[in-house]
Amino acid sequence: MTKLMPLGRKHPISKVLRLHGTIARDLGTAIMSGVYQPGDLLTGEVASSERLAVSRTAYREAVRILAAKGLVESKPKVGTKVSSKDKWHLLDPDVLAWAFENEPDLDLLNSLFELRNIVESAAAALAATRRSEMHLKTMQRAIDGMARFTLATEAGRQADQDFHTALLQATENPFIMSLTTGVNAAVNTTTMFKQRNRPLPRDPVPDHVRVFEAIADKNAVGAQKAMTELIQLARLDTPTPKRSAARRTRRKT
Amino acid sequence: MTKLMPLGRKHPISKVLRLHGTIARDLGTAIMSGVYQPGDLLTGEVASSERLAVSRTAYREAVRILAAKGLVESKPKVGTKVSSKDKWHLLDPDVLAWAFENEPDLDLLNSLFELRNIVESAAAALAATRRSEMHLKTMQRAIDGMARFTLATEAGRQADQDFHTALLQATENPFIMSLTTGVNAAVNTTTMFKQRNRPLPRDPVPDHVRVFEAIADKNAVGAQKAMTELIQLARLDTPTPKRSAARRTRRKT
DNA sequence: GTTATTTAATTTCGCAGACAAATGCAAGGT
DNA sequence: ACCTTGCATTTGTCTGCGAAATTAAATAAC
Repeated sequence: MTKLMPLGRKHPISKVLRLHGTIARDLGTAIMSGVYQPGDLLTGEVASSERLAVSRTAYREAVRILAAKGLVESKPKVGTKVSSKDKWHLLDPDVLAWAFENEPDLDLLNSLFELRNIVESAAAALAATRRSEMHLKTMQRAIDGMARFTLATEAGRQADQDFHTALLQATENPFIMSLTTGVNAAVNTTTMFKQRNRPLPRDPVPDHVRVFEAIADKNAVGAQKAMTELIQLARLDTPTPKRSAARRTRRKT
Repeated sequence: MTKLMPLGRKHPISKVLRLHGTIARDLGTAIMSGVYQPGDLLTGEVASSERLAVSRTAYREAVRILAAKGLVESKPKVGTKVSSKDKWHLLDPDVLAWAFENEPDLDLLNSLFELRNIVESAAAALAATRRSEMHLKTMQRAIDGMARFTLATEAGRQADQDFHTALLQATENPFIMSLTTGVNAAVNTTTMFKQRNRPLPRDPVPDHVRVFEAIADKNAVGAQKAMTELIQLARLDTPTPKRSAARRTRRKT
């Protein structure tokens, strides 16, 4: 094990997309960024496919993808229209990525942080009651890795992610795992892009240790509290919240 | 307004599905119920479409839907294989429905209750700090409706749903709204089916009133506590938990 | 005049067949 | 032992056609 790891990415930034995939991504980002508004009617299949210079087949498969994520609805004779926002599968990984691809809405990003805070701190509490020795070992190893490499390196960030993954697995709740991994992926990529060359926050290792020790002690409330503080720490290096009155615009879909 | 409402369903039990939709649903339920296991290779497009007596187009669109929900992955020359469970979008409404369609896994159902408890109680706390007078009015009306009609009637259940919807809207967090509505839809339909002709739980109105009053008082911790109790109440009329040692089977995907 | 029924138009939905592109694998060359 | 090349296989894309569904208008019935 002396050989260095090839630095393989667990979450490829931009996986290879087929034609229908790129069409879906383009339409999806257009919808999430407001180019197409809920209720808007997309042009017909023939017109759209001609405009994009693709076959109707590829275009239709792209629409199937968007419909599967709740973004559009198709009906014969009426066409394909953008669904109302309450039908959108906002927590779908692709929808999240599309929503934060260009100019991430800061209010939306804060809402996502809010949910992550809720779920992951609760996850810490659950982990404190259900963790096995194996989970503890993995988390301990991850903390060691963070301390050795720091978050400035890829290996250090990987160790950070390993810690959170082990914590989630300790909850034994597949829904919490699914939710958190997807949300964290979105949060990580967006903050990655936006905050490059920004002063690193204070050393995150002590906060992780506090979470770890509470979980090891089977101290649920302590783990929850420690996790809340840890997430608050990460939240400091995010753009200024500015959750103001301008929020109340556009209430109806 | 003296005329009776036509009892229109907000959440159609089985919406009209096109051919590709039924194929996706069938394959989806087969995957979620374990007929196809992660890593399994589906038969090729030509073979599958012939076996189902459908065109390759329809089958491919169904596969696109499943891929959009993280259930399968397709690559040329290798085929379409069932993804590992950690890639599944478990919180996708369709995936949830497919997972609980036949014989709902009780452990999985309890995990879902657990997540709902976490998120919705946190939502109550947020609602207590952000609610407007309009939200309070809507919630009050819903409680009145619950008291007048009881949960034995459709109108009463609708009022119950209205209460929770208003509470979610008061959080001003679209992710929490999206998550909770989807989860509740799954929980409601499954418990609906499984618990028919079961003694109704105790009167839910007082619990709702407690949540409401805490939110009206902007008492976040009180609202969270009251909501936790309210959900525990609903959880009583679910099949016996039996979260036992048999849980640790089949750890790896 | 109002209501029910039929007809027509439009759009998605589904089918069939062909070719292109990507990928894994084996054969062969260096 | 490693690299390249060719080949077979599977998904991906294109084209054209026709069916089904749904809306809206036209028509018939009362």
